[in-house]
Amino acid sequence: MYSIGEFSRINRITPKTLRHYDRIGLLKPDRVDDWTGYRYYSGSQLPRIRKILKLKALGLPLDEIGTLLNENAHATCILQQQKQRLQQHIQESQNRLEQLREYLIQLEGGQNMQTNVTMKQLPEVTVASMRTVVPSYDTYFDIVPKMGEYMESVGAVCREPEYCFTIYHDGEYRDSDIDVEICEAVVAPCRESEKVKFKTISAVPQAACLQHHGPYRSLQDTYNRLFTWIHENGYQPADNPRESYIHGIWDRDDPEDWLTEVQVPVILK
Amino acid sequence: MYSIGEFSRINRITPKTLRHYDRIGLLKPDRVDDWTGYRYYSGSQLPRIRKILKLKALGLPLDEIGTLLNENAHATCILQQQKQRLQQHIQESQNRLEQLREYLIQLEGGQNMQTNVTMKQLPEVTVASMRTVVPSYDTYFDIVPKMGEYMESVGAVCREPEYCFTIYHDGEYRDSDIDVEICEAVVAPCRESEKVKFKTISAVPQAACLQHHGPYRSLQDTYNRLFTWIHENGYQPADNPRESYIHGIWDRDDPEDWLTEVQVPVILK
DNA sequence: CTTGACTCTGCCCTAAGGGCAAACTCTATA
DNA sequence: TATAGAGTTTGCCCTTAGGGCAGAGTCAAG
Repeated sequence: MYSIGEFSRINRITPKTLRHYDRIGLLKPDRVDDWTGYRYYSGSQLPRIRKILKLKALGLPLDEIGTLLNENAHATCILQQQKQRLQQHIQESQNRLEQLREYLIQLEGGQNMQTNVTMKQLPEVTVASMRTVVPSYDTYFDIVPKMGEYMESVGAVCREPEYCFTIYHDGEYRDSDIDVEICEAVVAPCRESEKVKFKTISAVPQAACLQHHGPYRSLQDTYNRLFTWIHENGYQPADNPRESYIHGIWDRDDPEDWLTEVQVPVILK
Repeated sequence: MYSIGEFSRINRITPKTLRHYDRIGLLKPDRVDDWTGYRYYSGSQLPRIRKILKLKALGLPLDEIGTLLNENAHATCILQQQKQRLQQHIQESQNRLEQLREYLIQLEGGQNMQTNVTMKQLPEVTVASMRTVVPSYDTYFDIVPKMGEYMESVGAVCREPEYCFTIYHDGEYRDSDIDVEICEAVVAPCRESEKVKFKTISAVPQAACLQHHGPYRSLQDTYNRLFTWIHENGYQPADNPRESYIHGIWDRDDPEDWLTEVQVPVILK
């Protein structure tokens, strides 16, 4: 029988952590003195705490460690999931690092890329629209091409040049379960289905537009430059931005060749 | 002037986030209605919120974004720091991934590596000891070789075979600012300095020992196997574990060649 | 018996907001 | 002009994995 301090030294964890594991039911002391409340751990609990520490070192959250230890069946399943999470983390950090490098170069270079903002009138268009809820922006960009395929199967004829854009529908912006409407311009309305509706989007008299080259990862930068331009040139955003997908995974393999136009309806300040 | 909802839609962030930034002083609304408390944002605030979002996408914490925006001087400094953090994150995740792969292979293979635990008596030794506080385990392993150099300069003669181990001194285990004592066996006591003391460590009648091959990253596994063995063989840990560094960065370049022995004093249960 | 080391519970804190509730305000329509 | 519905406010509790501290109780050695 070890006191909490002994057990903590043997395993190189703090007593506070052991109390925490007791509270959440991850590792209950073998015996708790009824009168004093002192916790006593037994040697037979060493394998369990060791396994906990091992899994913790792999980055698993404590609740998953708990389920993994209690029902050993899903072990590999949970571990595979953790593998994917780790790979995602690495990917995300590498993306950020890449962005950061570009940003530092941009800061040093001093001269910001020229921003070729164009003012346009967005004409009234008839669009096939699919409204859907995507769990996050990552999957959102996976759905765009599917939308194209679906509409082709319905028989909608796309207008030239290809024109596809998105409207965001949540009253408030949200990070998850985003309600988006994907619109593709068509020549004429067509048979509607449950998923695809046809509607007419009214014209926008003035929109500041900026093209974004490359993968969507750095779309934020384009927004930044466009908003800065809008502000510096005496305009003011008047409505939700639209993203118009000109080239993407559906027609270009190399992400560097993708082309997107961000369009922000504006009015003079 | 935009209401919070408009401003949130334009910038694709939630109103809650804007309120949060107001509270922490990162982005105060241009005007707050005295009577209703409604927040109103102006177009001139777009560049700031855009920059905030950009930096947030790079993974910077909000307080650092604040200082970076307020005193532009340290910009590159903070960003370089963030770069290092990101690289650390990547490194850590890759380590975990590697550990996870090994763990999965071990699970599938079913047969766990044979654990060659040996029982030893740890003799009484005279050691040169340096007691120091290291901020974390990562830097701890950087200090071990320095200790060797220092002691050499003092003129302490190491015993053959080289024998260096560590004792952890905090009453309770802690994750940061760890009070460790690094001991190196010597032939005889020698001139003491402020940093290096000589003392005699009493013998341990029985210790279960397991050698660990390779980098320290997976030292946990060796502890796990050793404790499991101890439990399965009817022993019980009786004192703090020691780590004895047999081969390391000071004499082997390839981490795969490093050799460490974990020693746990035990008694029969 | 005292003293110092150890342990207990409880409370507040972390970062960046999310979720919900109750109350209030704004705007468009009937 | 009245009202409904949408928008906004504050406030409270919640998230991870414990850290820090205070006050009180307990254990073991001299």
